Amino acid sequence: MDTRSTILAAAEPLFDRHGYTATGMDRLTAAAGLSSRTLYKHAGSKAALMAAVLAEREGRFMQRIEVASVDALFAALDDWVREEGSRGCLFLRTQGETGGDTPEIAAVVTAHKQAFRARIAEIVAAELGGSGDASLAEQILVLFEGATAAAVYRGPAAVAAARAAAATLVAGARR
Amino acid sequence: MDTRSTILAAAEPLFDRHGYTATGMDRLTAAAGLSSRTLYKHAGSKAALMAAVLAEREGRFMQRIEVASVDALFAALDDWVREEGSRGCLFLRTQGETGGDTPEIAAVVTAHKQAFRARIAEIVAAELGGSGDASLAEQILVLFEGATAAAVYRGPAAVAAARAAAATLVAGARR
DNA sequence: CCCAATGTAAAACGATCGTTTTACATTTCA
DNA sequence: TGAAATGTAAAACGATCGTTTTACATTGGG
Repeated sequence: MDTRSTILAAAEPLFDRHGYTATGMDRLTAAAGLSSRTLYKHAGSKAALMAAVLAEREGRFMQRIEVASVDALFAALDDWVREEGSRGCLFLRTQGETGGDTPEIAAVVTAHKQAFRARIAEIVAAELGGSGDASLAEQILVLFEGATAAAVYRGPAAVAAARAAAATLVAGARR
Repeated sequence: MDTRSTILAAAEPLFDRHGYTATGMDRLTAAAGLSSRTLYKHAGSKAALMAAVLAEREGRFMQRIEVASVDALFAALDDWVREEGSRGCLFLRTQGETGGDTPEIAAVVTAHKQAFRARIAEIVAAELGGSGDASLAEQILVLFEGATAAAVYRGPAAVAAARAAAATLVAGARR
């Protein structure tokens, strides 16, 4: 594994579990097994490192939701939550921590949410056929975000509830 | 207004907009117009101050959702978002920032979410009559959390979508 | 065989962190 | 009126923040 991947793999769980601001560079360098100078050479800055972690996470996440149905979308979230735990959306948490004041972070968050929303619209369109239903897509988006957020304190039950609700809404939109 | 209220009123928007960790005590004292010693006398510590802010916020929030129908619940959220803006649930954001490692904060977050969930169960029970529908209540909870989270980047449209979805689910549960 | 270049470790940078202490007004009561 | 007490402002605390610099190995080419 190359240095950059080592850095990102070490940084992601730290940022995820302790937050962006509360995670110091010394903890990041220790986890990566590198000197701070090496880490800065590859990452540029703490904000850039966070942005890179988010970009890598987006790739992994978007791959997970390459599905063809709404039910499969929530099944994928169920898998994600069971494998990675549920501490809420890292993108939104980081955006909240920085107040949107860190351009590199704000940019990757905005890009991710845009791509995420487009992906859901595609899935809904595939499910319903035709041009798709914009308001149903927004409802599915809200259910997905809600499952992610509520899973923090409700666990997988929140995902199950969202999945059932989505099924009802899709069935309603079909007829 | 007494000193404690002054402190909380000054601290809440700072924590809300810049996050818990990124908001320094000097900014808090400056906003409250007090010396750090006075602030510490009344608040105890930064974590205790954050916990007090959350406790006060819970009172305000829970008062807002003293409603008798699911639709009124989302109408209340719509008001909240338009008046206070949408930066996501402060309780979950703070819990995320601290990783659950700050007992005073974790306690107030847990208590709030428990009360919040109970309140939704009551509303659903009032709407449906009888003992209530546990799985519908969980779905409404997820929609509420989802609207709160998605409103960060979708604005009031997320609340509207959640409201419409909730209406569909409630109507389905009625028959 | 030496020199330039590359990569790392670790010390050091000023700044700021949350918190405590010191110093000084003002007030309260005997 | 004088002494104890209260409340505040501001300096100072050690610790840690993100980042840069210094010092030192190791390596590749002329």
